[in-house]
Amino acid sequence: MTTIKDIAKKAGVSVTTVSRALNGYSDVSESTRKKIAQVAKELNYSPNSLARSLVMKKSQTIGLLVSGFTKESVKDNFMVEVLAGVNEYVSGSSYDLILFNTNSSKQREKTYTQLCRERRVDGVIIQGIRTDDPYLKEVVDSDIPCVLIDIPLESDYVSHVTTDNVLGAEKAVKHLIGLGHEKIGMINGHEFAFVSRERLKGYHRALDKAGISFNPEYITDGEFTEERGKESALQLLNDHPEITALFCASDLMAIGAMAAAKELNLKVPEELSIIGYDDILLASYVSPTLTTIAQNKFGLGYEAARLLIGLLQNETDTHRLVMKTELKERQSTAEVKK
Amino acid sequence: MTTIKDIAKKAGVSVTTVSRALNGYSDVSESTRKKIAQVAKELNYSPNSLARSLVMKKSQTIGLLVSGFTKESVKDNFMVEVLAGVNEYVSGSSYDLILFNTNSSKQREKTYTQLCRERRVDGVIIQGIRTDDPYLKEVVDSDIPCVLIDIPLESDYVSHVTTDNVLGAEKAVKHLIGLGHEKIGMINGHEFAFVSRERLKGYHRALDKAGISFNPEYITDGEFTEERGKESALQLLNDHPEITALFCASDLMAIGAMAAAKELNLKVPEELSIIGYDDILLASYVSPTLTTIAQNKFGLGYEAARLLIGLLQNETDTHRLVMKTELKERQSTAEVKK
DNA sequence: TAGAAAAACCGAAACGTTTTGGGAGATGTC
DNA sequence: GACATCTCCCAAAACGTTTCGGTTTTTCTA
Repeated sequence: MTTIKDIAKKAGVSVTTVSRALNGYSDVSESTRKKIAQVAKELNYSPNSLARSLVMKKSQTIGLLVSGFTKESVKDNFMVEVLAGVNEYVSGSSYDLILFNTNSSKQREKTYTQLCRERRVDGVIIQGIRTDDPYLKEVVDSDIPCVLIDIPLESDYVSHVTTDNVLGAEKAVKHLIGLGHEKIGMINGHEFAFVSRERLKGYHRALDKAGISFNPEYITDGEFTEERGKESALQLLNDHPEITALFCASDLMAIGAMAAAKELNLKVPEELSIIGYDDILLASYVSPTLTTIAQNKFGLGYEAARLLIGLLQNETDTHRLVMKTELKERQSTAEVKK
Repeated sequence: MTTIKDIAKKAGVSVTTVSRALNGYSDVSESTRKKIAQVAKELNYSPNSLARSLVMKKSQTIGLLVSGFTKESVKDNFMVEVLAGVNEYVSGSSYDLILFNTNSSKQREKTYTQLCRERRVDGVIIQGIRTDDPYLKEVVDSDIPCVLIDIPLESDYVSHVTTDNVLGAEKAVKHLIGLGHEKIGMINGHEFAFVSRERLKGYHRALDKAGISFNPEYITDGEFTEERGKESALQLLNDHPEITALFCASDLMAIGAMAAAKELNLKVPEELSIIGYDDILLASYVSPTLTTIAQNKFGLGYEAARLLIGLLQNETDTHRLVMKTELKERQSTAEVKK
């Protein structure tokens, strides 16, 4: 593998000059620059980014920490779209993406910070991490620039991008209320997700504004999975047959709820309205199609990458970005039957 | 950031000894090893992998080259599942994954080999590349160990994993023939995909074995997209109303074909049987659900990673792995109506 | 034409590791 | 007690860059 030294020798100049020529510095004459460029091409030279990073103390690498990117997670294409967005922005920059995964299937004994520091990543994007994940603490305490997706923390080194989950949830519930529903159940995720807390707030707010009283028994957790969503829905609908609509904090759980409705012989949307959250691919394909609150998942990833790289290059110092959500009316919600 | 030198100083030994202690060499006494380990912990030391890679000439990094990982590709979760499989195996190894992307949206002027050589990746996994992609030539000529997914090339440095596409396609068409179909159209991908050529062979073989003559007009290309699949189906069914079954070389095109059938008021499966290929997530969710040839996409990625890492560590010298496919009978195929 | 300024170049140190080729001291062998 | 053999340790070179602080050469100025 040819190095800068080989070029220097062949071109009859010093390595300093080669380096400066290749990097476009001004203190090298046009003629030697040409010569050096030509020799470099002849020798099929590729710079060694490892050596460069070592001395520059910049690796031009950003780490992507996704939690639980497994076989199962494919169904929930949320993470995948975020990843696509990150990838899209990063590919237009001079950075490369390195994938860390914290699915503890194998005994990955290294901590988050160790991972990042060993590889000397310039920054990190984190997605899908729970608030009780020990890694999260590390992030906040570390001095590695970091952008969190859907976890609203902020500090010198920590930024985040998210959507307005309170408003999103409020829109969803308001939509149901607008259709005449008053007994509205909610299948939330779990207590260790910021979005869950926020969406619960939105649920509250919508009820408040409509003057509907809050019944804590109408709230249950579905762990963001289809399976648990179904179970939760069964339980909820059995215990409270007066419920006419369900607000689910994720589409996957909503799909689980639809299965539950089928099992209980409840027709959706005639006898039970269901609204989801996320607008995953499946939402348009299940039958009936699922009314939901759409988030721009691709945009979330894209903006996260943009924010991080902006920060790394000192082009910005904003640490927070909130994106819009949108109600997608489909077939799974309808006016309440009197 | 603390280095090996700091540890050496504090522990009162040489850097050599620190290095050898940390790396588990035997020529360092248990007492100094303990001491060094303790100092390392105190100083919160993380080795600098860049420096290590530089001198070892191994980066413990494998490159993942996916072509066209964009917003649109999310629908076709093929790539994503492969990625999940790769990720799964790699995460259990000592390697990390670096994501290269060749979607030329931005003028990524660097060639494939440059990308890999700059980052000094130890090996590469390539997915979704067309046979006419200039990168492919580079791969074969380069001396970077590489595993191709679904492109059956082999050499000292090149290996591949794939499924038996001939047999898979044969199974699909045989299934249709078994249901009494004789006028069977095929919507293939495009000529620059190995899998397309193979699946066409399988189609031929099934017809041959059943003594059905081959009609070249029954073959068309759908570019592996839903949109073009639909158009191709429309054309085919209009030109040849006698066709009673369609074999599509991907599920996405099959879904396009179902839309075409709807538009032509052809009932699936009563008036038109459709069989796909891949078994993507959507296949179980469209209505009617799609009969298809399932490939283990996750396994494809997993095995690719395993093969590559095995080769890198000289633990194997197989260069080829062919996986099984499986017919999934669902609702979109039925006996031909007399 | 002398001196100053600008342009072009270079040597050497630095980045943080691993590894080579020993060397000192302890222990064993006869 | 002399020699061999371990055990434990180390100095220095190497990996391939960038950059600091000069030095030499050329060009400009008066």
